Amino acid sequence: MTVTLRCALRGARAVEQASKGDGVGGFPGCKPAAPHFYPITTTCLYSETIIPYYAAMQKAVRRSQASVRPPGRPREFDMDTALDRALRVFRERGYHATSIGDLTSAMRLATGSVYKAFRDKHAVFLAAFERYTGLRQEQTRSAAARGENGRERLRNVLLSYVEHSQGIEGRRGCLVVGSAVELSAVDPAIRARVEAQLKTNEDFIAGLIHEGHADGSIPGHVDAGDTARLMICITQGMRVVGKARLPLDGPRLVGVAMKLLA
Amino acid sequence: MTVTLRCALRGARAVEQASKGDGVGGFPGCKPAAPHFYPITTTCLYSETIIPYYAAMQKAVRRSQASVRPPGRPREFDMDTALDRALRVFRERGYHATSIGDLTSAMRLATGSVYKAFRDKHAVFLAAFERYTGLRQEQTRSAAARGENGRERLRNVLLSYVEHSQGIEGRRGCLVVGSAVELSAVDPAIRARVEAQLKTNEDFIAGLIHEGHADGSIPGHVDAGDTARLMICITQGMRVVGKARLPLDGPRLVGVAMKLLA
DNA sequence: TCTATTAGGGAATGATTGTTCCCGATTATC
DNA sequence: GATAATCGGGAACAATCATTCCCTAATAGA
Repeated sequence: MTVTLRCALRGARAVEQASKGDGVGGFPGCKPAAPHFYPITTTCLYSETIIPYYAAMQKAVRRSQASVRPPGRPREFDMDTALDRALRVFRERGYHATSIGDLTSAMRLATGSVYKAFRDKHAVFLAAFERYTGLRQEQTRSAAARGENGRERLRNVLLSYVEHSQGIEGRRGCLVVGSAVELSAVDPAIRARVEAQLKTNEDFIAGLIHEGHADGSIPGHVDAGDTARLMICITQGMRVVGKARLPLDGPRLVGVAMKLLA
Repeated sequence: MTVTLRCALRGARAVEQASKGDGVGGFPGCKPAAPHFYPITTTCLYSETIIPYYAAMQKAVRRSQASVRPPGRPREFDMDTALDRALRVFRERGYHATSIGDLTSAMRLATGSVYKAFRDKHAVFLAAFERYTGLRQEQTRSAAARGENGRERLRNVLLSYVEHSQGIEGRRGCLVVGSAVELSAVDPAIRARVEAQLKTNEDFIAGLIHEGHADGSIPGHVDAGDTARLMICITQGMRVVGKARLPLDGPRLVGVAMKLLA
């Protein structure tokens, strides 16, 4: 019914706006009332007790592995697979250009099933975003792990970024960049996540520089903070350039970028 | 003989329709139920005979200044002012999130008037894009002009980029970055323009490096091509980071970036 | 003054959108 | 077997979207 819809929308919006300001922890009705319904749009932005959809999902998986299955008919599709498929569409087309129809056909689910698993399109996007950042973080850290010292680890991270910015993967685009550009101006929930992710990445790079300071591979006068921020610009910029399909020569580009550590 | 605006439009459309390829994935906003009206997205990528709407406009203005006025009621609004207003909305919200209603209220025009002046929403965007790149190019070149040698000119360009990536202007965003991220994957016309603009910027930076080579302010071993491409990544990345509202310290950031010229 | 032509403006239109509703299916528990 | 609870799937819904239509106004030329 129309009234119901309007009320639900107004409610969600109100909660979101409220949490933007005061930062109330915990969100209503997430765990106890509806264990399979994850209203992450109402997640408190600055609370440290954010339980993103995906984390809640894993928790549910753990519970089911402990032979305590939630009541009702079990979910037939694999959530991660579905999110990966949603991810692909969102990365290629962005949020607004992706319709529910695009989403359902990509996820191979019916409309009703999507709305049973997620509150709305925004929640699907948020869940996809969490999954994306999780996967990317894993990839970046494993690239860093293949390095003898701070400098080499940083070089590997930059090379990994160039590779992901190129070819099919590059054309598909980065969801963080896409969200920053398309949504951060109008969507506080997205903006907070983008900001957090950029800060995480920056801290990671700054950490590698500090490691380089310690092991002697990076001169001590190289400012970790400033250099890391510039490198974030470089990596985000590479995703933009890669999306526009300009070729990027990894070794050459990274070779030049490594001058920043001189 | 006088070529009216409408004729110019029809001509442009004919060229675009003729050069329509196999239809590399339709434009998301385009409707299949308006067969007599084709979106601009079918423009041939590499045709050099594309005459964008706005260029035709300027031609018409020039002609009218030569006291040869086109027939019919004259336009009452200033095209550049209207485009500046459209620009602002497109930069803030992106293409898909900007409705015709947003556009008409921003441009202070009625729906019919917008559609009299432009073929469709896509054409408004394209015209706004052309105006944006024109204005930005002007700003960048004037920033470069305030420099004694190649190195100083390049520093000024980078500083100008940081300034534009910050604060309100930064939050508003760059239309080139926005177009690259949101549209270049599905819209060949936009992609071609984004690519061209990035190349233009890159060539400009490479030119400044060459000037530095010549005047001795930049060592000859600094590779102009590779360094310029990395600097394009930096500038585009700054726009992404600025859109996400992370603070950017111009002098510090540029100070680090100038190491690339060592 | 009449005609041709274009601009301004807003109502009308039809397609598409995100979302809800409903029904049958599947599971656990009683 | 009955009940409760959830899922899968698709039809139905209202809102919104981009676009067209139509009428009036303004200008040039005859």
